Amino acid sequence: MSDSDHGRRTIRDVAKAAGVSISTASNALNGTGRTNAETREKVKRIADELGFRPNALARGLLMKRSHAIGMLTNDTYGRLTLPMAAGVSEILVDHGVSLFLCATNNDPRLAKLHLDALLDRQVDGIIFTATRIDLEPPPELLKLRVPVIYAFAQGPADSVSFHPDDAQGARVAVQHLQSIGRTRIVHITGEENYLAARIRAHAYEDLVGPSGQVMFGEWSEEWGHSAIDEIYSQSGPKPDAIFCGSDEIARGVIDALRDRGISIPDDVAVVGFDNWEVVSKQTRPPLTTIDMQLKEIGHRAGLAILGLSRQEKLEPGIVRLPCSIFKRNSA
Amino acid sequence: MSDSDHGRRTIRDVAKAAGVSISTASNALNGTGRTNAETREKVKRIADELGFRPNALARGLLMKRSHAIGMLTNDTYGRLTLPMAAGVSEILVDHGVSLFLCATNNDPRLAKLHLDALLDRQVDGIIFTATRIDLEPPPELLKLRVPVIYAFAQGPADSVSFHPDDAQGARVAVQHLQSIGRTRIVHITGEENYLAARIRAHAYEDLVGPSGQVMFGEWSEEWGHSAIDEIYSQSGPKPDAIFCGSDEIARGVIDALRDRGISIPDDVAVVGFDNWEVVSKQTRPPLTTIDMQLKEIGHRAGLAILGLSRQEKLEPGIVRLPCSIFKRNSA
DNA sequence: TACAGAAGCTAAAAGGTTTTATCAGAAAGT
DNA sequence: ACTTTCTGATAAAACCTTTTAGCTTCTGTA
Repeated sequence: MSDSDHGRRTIRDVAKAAGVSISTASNALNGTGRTNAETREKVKRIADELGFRPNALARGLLMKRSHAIGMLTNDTYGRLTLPMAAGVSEILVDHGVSLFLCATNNDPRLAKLHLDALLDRQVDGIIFTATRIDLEPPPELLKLRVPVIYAFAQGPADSVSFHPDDAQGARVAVQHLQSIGRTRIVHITGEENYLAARIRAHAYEDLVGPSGQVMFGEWSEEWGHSAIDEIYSQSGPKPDAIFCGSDEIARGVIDALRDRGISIPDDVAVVGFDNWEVVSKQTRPPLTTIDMQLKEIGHRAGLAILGLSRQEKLEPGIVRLPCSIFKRNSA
Repeated sequence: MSDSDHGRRTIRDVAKAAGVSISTASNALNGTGRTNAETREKVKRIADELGFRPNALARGLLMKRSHAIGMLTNDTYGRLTLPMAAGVSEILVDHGVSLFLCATNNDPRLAKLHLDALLDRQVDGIIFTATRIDLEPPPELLKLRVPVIYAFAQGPADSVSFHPDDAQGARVAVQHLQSIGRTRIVHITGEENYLAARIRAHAYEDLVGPSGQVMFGEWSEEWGHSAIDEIYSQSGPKPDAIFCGSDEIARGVIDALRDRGISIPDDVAVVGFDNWEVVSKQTRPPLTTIDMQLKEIGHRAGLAILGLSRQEKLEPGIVRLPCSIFKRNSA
């Protein structure tokens, strides 16, 4: 109806319609300053009727808090990133904070471009995620004036990181196998140069003692398959349980065992790692596996960056969040 | 050194350091207005030295273009969304546009919350994505003053959508099988109430004629398995090729065929749909499959929203982007 | 000499909000 | 009757940038 019919209504419109000044309108809506209860209600009602919503750009410009954070990831495929991003976003949306997603594709030029764009947008913080916990972040991240949190990635000494508790996850897996009476447990896992693989292997060794056997290889189904071939081509006692470093490896293991007519879980129990449903639900039998609770990592990282952006102090270091076991039928 | 040592340098700082007014600094940096070449270079050099970068909030507030767009998705798991999001982000970052990611988790309350937040942030456009092309978007999307693009999702009649060309993808698959001499091709696919499944089935039927056989079921490996059981428990001629509606189904099919000692691709050739590498690389033999080019869909959607945000007119309708065949060893 | 036109620069407004300082008026205390 | 205190409301500054309109100064032409 009025001249400002297109576009959004501004606080001016509210103030004019309520017959008060802009400052009074602002105070009434935000509960700041001194306002008569009656006018406060009136302003609120009119703002509601007009469908007024404050312009986040103007607000951010003034308050020097944009209520937006950025997430930098090198994972294009999304297996790890999206659950975490969803967790972050889920937590933050209730606090009125939005999430910029930046896929760097492992390209330093792109990373720099994204980082600059985030800073130009005055983000309140940045979450850096990677596809492995021991990947170095881009050096530009180190000396920023905005807080940075590392999720599923390694930060510098004085930073805050959130990782899955790989050691605890491995222990849960092994202890479950022991609790169902298994004594000859073999660990088939991925590349030894992955920190996560080494941590899990150590935790496994601590529990099974010197009788244990760790087989490093690749993060692939094929490796699970050929690892079984290797075990059964040798003489000596055979395992009664296998703890795998990933669901994909577990799938290869299960297929290889079935090919040999070995019954799962009766003859050999199998536990995986990831709870990546497209794999773990589809093995025969369905896979008992360790869930890294990626969404929860996202939650915690989101809360942490929220705290930091409010100047709260956070204890630096690596926070390891517990994994949980998801029992299906393979163990 | 100066009083504004913390925080970012503003255009004020640049102007002062260069001994010119703010307007001249702005004009010099943006190449607008009339500026002496000499002063222009000087301002640029000083801006560079100072590490000046314009505040995107202030700029957006004034120009009424935030150079940010939002992406609304209901897919928490990320299989489809993240490749598309990466495609969008990849295209837009070079145009200085950033991407807000909003995971709605299929919760209307959350969708509304995210949508409001995006509008408050003055986004230049919104991309709506879903996990299936025939999912209705939230009704609030229909009457916005910002442009909306639908990617892998259904929009209203006058909107612009980008879908994979399911019919063409199915044709490529069937024609490949025919070109290697297969004549008895069966189509095993997912739920009939998925539009994509019906489109592909029709395209298949058009090519193979009345001798064809379409088996609808679930989008699972198990269904692929039991479909093969069904085929081989009946009498009559057996297929020499199978076109599957998803890689997961194809995996079940391959496993079931191998269990029966049927050689792939010699006796029966198999083609999948998705090129979801975690599955298609790992089958034995590796799977020949149809790739929906999700990243390309993201590219196109990104470019489209960029155009719309610049007031360019776009032909409404569904743009179907070609799928490609990725040949491995199963066909 | 006078004047048109252009070149180069700048003051000021605009964008939408929050916050500070101020002001008018009423109630309360002396 | 006069000051003090309090309440409720507001004008104006601030945030940082772009853009409009205007102001000098200079060059060239009549």
